[in-house]
Amino acid sequence: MMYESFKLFARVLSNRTRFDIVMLLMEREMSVLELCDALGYEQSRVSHNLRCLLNCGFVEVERRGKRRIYRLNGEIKELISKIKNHIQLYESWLRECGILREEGIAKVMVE
Amino acid sequence: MMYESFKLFARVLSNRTRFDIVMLLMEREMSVLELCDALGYEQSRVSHNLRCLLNCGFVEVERRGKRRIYRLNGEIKELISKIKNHIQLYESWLRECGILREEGIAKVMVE
DNA sequence: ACATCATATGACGCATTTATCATATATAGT
DNA sequence: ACTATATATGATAAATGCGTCATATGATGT
Repeated sequence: MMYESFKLFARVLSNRTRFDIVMLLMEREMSVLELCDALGYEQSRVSHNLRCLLNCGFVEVERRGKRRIYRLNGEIKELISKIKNHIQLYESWLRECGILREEGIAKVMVE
Repeated sequence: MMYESFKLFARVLSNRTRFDIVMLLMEREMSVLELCDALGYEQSRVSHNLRCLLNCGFVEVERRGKRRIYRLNGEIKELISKIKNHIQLYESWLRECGILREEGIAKVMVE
């Protein structure tokens, strides 16, 4: 299909909370509280999105005492670091064209 | 930012209509009617989504008689063909893990 | 057994996305 | 000017996404 797999990948990462979580987990594994503190997001917000990341195979968990340590899946990590470069080029092109502005794009789809 | 640019790219392509249109335009330029016929989608559906693709810099238009011929932007075309390979690897991994099934994924986010 | 800390889950409301129907515009041919 | 063809646009409704509040679970220490 190709569409289904791209959609999964794209939808997971085109949410600010999940994107931020994944970027942090690119560096090192973290507990929920650590993520909350680092990002300044509410705990349930982080947990809900971690569940989504887990369902989609983006992360793995390990219980450690009272905590749950989340780590990025290896394949995903590799995939993201590859795509990252392309997106950076894309970003500079977007700016040249004036499509991407400082405030970002509020609504992507509305015409 | 990086998030904003990824989000734009991801949201544009994680819609079946737009994805299908873009895939066709990877091969050759086409008019609206040609796209409608090839995809079996309603005309206004295609037009709405072409407008979105245009706003986001994915496509360019040229008037030719009564028709409007749409073509994929060069940078985008290159970007997509690069990312395509990564996504194909990702797809086979998704299948191995059992995350991606035949029916696809209905709701990505719901937990 | 109880209190506390860490995390998960359910429900709800609001915002966004998207297809569809109806209608408008614009070009070409007669 | 009129008609037909090609395309664009506006409004609306249904579905989905997402954060928040409240509450539940589960482990640790006393």
